[in-house]
Amino acid sequence: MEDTLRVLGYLTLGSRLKRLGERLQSDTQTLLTAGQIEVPVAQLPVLAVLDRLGPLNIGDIALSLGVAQPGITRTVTKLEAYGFLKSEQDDTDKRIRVVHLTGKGQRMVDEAKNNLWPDIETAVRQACSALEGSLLEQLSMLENALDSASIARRVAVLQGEKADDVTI
Amino acid sequence: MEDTLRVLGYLTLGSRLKRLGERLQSDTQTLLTAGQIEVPVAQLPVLAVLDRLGPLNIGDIALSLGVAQPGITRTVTKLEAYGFLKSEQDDTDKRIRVVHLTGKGQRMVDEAKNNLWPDIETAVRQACSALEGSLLEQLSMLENALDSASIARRVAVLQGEKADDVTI
DNA sequence: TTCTAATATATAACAAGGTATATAACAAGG
DNA sequence: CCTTGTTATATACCTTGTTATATATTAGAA
Repeated sequence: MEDTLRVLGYLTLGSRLKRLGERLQSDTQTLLTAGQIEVPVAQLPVLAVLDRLGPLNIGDIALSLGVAQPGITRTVTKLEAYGFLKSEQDDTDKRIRVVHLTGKGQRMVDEAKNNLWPDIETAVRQACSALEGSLLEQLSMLENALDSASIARRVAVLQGEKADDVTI
Repeated sequence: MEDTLRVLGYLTLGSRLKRLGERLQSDTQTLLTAGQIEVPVAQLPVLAVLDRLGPLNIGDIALSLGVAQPGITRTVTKLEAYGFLKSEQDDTDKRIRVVHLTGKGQRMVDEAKNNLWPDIETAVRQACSALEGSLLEQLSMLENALDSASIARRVAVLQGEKADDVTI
């Protein structure tokens, strides 16, 4: 059975990028959950941007991540409920909600930065390492690489040190 | 303000692919709507696969597009309500729902194949034409290219014949 | 046959993203 | 000061995608 999104090429590139993105995310989610990091993978960029840039208001988080503001409002509210974030009204402009990591949130991010994130980064880089050619060719190769070994599998190998070879 | 998903590179590749895919889709949606094609862009792959492969059951559509079955059930039901698709129970196996394009659906697809789709395909290919290097580099270049001129803009130029140069 | 397992689709519940719009607060000019 | 416009965030609603599970049907074994 043909993979129609591949066959249609540039015409359905948007659908294909979304499909591939979701695949990588769900793969990564497996790792986070296994590593006791109980955050949906789609919410990590918000934690990461606050770790990188320090306290930010809602609009600036949205800008920095390139997504629409209502999505950030929602995600921040959830992360606040988990206890990873806290937000206060700005003193001089009460419209502004300044968001920052809590101690718990910072510890979680530090833990992830030390342990899991480097392996995920390495595994994804590795899966992409053999890619060559046009964007479509590279996407096909990446899809093939993930068919051979998921990111989760690649990370497992990294962590088992053994590097008991993974098809890339 | 930094584009954090770019900075984080392979670590958040999934989020970035989704963001780019959504951007291309919403860009394409503009064109479809302007071209009197009143279908959500996310539903086009279902029409396209039925046009390519002929009548298919729900499970095979899902397989061919690489998405989960319940999504296809929903999309097919919607497209049937619009009158683009029709489905019947299989004679020999009553569990199976065989889906096919209606006359209206086929005409719409033919129309799109003759007019809009080639231009969209060309515009996206063009936006990707200057890409070189690793996947991440290519994604950055593509994002830059879309910043300079959206797919909708590129198609407008194609259709205005004039080719009054577009930054790629 | 008839019970059991497998298969195809539907439904439910949830998550994440989007647009459009409401609300609240601020800013600036008359 | 008081409109009036702008800005920051929140809310409502819709779409699409997911997983888990229900339902209906078929297939196979005892």
